[in-house]
Amino acid sequence: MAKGKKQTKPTEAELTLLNVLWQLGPSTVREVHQAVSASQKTGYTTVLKILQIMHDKALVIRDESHRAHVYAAANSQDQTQSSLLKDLMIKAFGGSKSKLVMRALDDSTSQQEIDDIRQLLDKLEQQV
Amino acid sequence: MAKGKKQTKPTEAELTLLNVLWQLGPSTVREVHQAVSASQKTGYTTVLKILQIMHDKALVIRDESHRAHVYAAANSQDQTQSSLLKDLMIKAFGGSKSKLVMRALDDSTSQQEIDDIRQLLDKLEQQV
DNA sequence: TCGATGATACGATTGTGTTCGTAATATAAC
DNA sequence: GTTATATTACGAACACAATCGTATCATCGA
Repeated sequence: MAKGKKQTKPTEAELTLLNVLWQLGPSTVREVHQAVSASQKTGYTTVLKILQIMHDKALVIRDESHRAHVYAAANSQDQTQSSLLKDLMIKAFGGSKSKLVMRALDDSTSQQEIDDIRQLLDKLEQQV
Repeated sequence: MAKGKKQTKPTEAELTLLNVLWQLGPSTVREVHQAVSASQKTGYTTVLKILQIMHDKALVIRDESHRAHVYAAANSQDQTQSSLLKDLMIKAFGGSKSKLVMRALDDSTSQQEIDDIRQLLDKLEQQV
């Protein structure tokens, strides 16, 4: 079934760095720090430390063959998003996916979004 | 617009207790503890302490007119679910609601769930 | 080779979440 | 009223997240 990843849930700071890595691809600490600095002030060693912790947790992989280690997300953005959604589904929606989706859609949903989702539902149905 | 609540985000333990309060309605510490004990072993004073902290944070309200204080969720389950979803949407989906919904739906969605969501979409559309 | 530069490693600090033991307090029973 | 009992209040302990200063180490250029 290809679903059995035990991914530890990234913390908030970790998720911020993952977002950078997904966008930039494999990056050095300096690159990550610069990207993060654009939106918030964070020390270089703070970014370094968090990346090291993430490496311990296997949230990122790193290439140590160069002087400046190159970090990359260990899991895809899709996988991580699914994992986080599943976690929230269990803790706040009693495990019900449709309740979660319905709550997400309950207000201020544009016609465009409605159409997009209908289309996705059609596609899902055909896959069965 | 009725949207401007600044709700602090409940922690995991807090969310567990909120789930109990939403299900049981206003309850004493003992009642909450008993409900929680059904699924996990937790000390009575632990539940008490967390409820007190939640009271400080205004996540619950309490009636102190009786010997045993009666606690109730300060916000509805719907509001809290929306708030948590919005938080995740911002942190993990770049603020895109449709990306979140589509990720939630992308695999292992049952026919029943698909039908339920279609029905909701119909209803949303009629409201326009 | 050696020093300057820039990188990583390490450790300390602070804040918050979670847990629970014990003290203090209020109520009820006798 | 006094004691037993149930409840709240308080504070300590532990774990983890987040931050950063300093120390150490590796590389490159002169």
